[in-house]
Amino acid sequence: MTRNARSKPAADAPPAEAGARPAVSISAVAQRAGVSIATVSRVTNGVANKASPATVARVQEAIAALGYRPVGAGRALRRRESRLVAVLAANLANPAMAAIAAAAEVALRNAGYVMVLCDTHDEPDLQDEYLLEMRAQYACGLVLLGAVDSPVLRQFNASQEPLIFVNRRNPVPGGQGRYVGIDHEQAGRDVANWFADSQMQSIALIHARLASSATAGRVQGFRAQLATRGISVPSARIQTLKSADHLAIGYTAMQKILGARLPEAVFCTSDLIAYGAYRAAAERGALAGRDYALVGFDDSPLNPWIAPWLHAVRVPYDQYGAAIAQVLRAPPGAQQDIVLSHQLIIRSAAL
Amino acid sequence: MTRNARSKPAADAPPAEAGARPAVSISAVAQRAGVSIATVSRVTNGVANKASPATVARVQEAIAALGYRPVGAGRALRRRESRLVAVLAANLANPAMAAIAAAAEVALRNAGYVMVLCDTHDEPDLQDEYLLEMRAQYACGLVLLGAVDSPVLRQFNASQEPLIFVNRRNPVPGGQGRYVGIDHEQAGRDVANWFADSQMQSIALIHARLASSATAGRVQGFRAQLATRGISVPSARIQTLKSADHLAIGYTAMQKILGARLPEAVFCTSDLIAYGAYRAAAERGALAGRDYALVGFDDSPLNPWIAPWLHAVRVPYDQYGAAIAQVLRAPPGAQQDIVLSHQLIIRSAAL
DNA sequence: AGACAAAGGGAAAACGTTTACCCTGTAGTC
DNA sequence: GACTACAGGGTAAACGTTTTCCCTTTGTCT
Repeated sequence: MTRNARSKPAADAPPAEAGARPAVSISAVAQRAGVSIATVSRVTNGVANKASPATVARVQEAIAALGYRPVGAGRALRRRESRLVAVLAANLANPAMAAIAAAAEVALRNAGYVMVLCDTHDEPDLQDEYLLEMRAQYACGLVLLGAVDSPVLRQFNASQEPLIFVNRRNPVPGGQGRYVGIDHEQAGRDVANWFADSQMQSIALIHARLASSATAGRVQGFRAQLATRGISVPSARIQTLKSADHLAIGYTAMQKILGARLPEAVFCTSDLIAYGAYRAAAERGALAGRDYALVGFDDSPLNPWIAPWLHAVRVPYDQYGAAIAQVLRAPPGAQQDIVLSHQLIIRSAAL
Repeated sequence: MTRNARSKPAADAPPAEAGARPAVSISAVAQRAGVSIATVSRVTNGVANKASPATVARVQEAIAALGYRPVGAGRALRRRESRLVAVLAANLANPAMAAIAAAAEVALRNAGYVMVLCDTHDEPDLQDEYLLEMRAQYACGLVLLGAVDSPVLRQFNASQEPLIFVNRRNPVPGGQGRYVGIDHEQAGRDVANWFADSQMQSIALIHARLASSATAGRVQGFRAQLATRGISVPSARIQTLKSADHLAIGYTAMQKILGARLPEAVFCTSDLIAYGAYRAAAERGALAGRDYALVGFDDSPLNPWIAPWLHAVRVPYDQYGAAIAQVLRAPPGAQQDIVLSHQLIIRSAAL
């Protein structure tokens, strides 16, 4: 059962019915094909052993001729489940998240779903509003691309809603939930190892709220590995701010860091933070890549073009989409996590 | 009638019904409040003169206690119109488009709609697929953020679908359609005037497919005004490529331009093109802001941070959302265009 | 007092699907 | 020859809303 196969949008579009939104429904198709609506439904859903080849052909001819496409609301009402998959992104202004969302959209569409994209701005209230609204829309999947702890999320957690956590694990303390993302801790270790291998001694770290499991993992892996390699990051150099605007976080934190001596290397837990840090340093004449090494996280697709001075842990955006679709289709019970592999991109940084 | 008022998501969430997705429906509310489902419906929809204050209070108490929220499918089916607004974006990888989409999402949500975001990748086939699918979902609005000519779009044009064109006008030859966006031609003229005022003589222009009315307007305004000011842009310096990837367009075109002498100024019809051009020039040692002036279009929110060498026409992302919502609510007949004001941002460009 | 309007609210019919159930043949099996 | 089995397909009942009719009660105007 292929979930209502693709079949190009009928290039031979219905030339008739030119005006007034005809809204051709299943009964019109049934009438034209000389069958009952049940049969039409079975054909569109690919139910086996319920229609002779001849009947199927007649129905499909009628569908094509009339340009019929099942109305989502009818199906959703009856099935108590729509084809809508809600993707709640924490911050669409982040190009990396937008890239993941775009990839998810493609994969979901190919799997027969329709993606609804929402921006929670990392706010619990908004996330709650969307969770409730999307359940009311009979969404068949709730994808949280950077979830934050919130009352309704806890409630949904308890009531077995189809939640999928992307990039950040379930922020609810005892929460389970299926996960798609990378190994943030390992990524942090990778950065630490590169610093150590490159003989860098004075190192700074800038990160946002540790409430996010992604940030926490990166930071923890980074610091632990650095300690293992005998390098300590003075706590004064660990900057963190509450603000949700990563650009501002990076900018402000870097200004403070520059109050002391310029470090040899700075690790920022997101590209946006790194952009902000870059700017703060540049304004004081210190250029990333020339005067110090700057490492970001996500590796926005724009980096090679406008930020070649930025090293970064690349998350595989393009793989997220397929992974999300795969988890979505897995049976509800299957505790299926998908851990994708990241890569530390070191740029030769000639401006 | 306020389209189902906001009302925070019931912080005092229902502690009962912990498991198994209760899916509280209108009849449960009616039962608890001791009224008919008709009355509940009228209360949720704010129908006047149909319920006494006491009844309204009882119903609202029941709604809050049960955490009721009307199921979208039921409403959509009956009304033959859902609260879904489809936004078909041409390219989400473009941060400016993502920013507009994000702004639209906020505004639409505040207006009581739910946004469905799709990425058409500027492909007619995909756009058609989405148009059909979204009509099947009873979308109450089809927002085309960068539309392209396509068979189904023509058909929808003829059948009075609720189309709104954003940024690019209706690409169908005789098409009407409501428009939200800036005056691209004027923006082109503004850039030309700035070049002329700054005494720049050798000028290059890089743009993508002229099929897009936005690009066409920018180019036309730019060239016409330049001609008026007595400056000609040698045709060898007008580069254009078919590719959909603006970054690659900019990169390749700039390489060709650099085959001759470096111009004093380069105008790119999108920021992404400018990024590509920047890179090509940088690889040959020519820095924007220092060795030549580079002007982009859109002014991505990231520019101040990582591309301070880029001048750009800023489109007012934040205003798009409200404008789209406004047009959406206007009566179908109203031929209401909203032209937002742009601004040419000149950066002092100290790297 | 009678007519009439309006407020308050219920019953029931849609809306377009999917699917459980039933019915009819026909072929195969003992 | 009677039976089972199954392919093929129709009927009708949901699903959760909104909205059109209704009906009652109350108040106001003549």
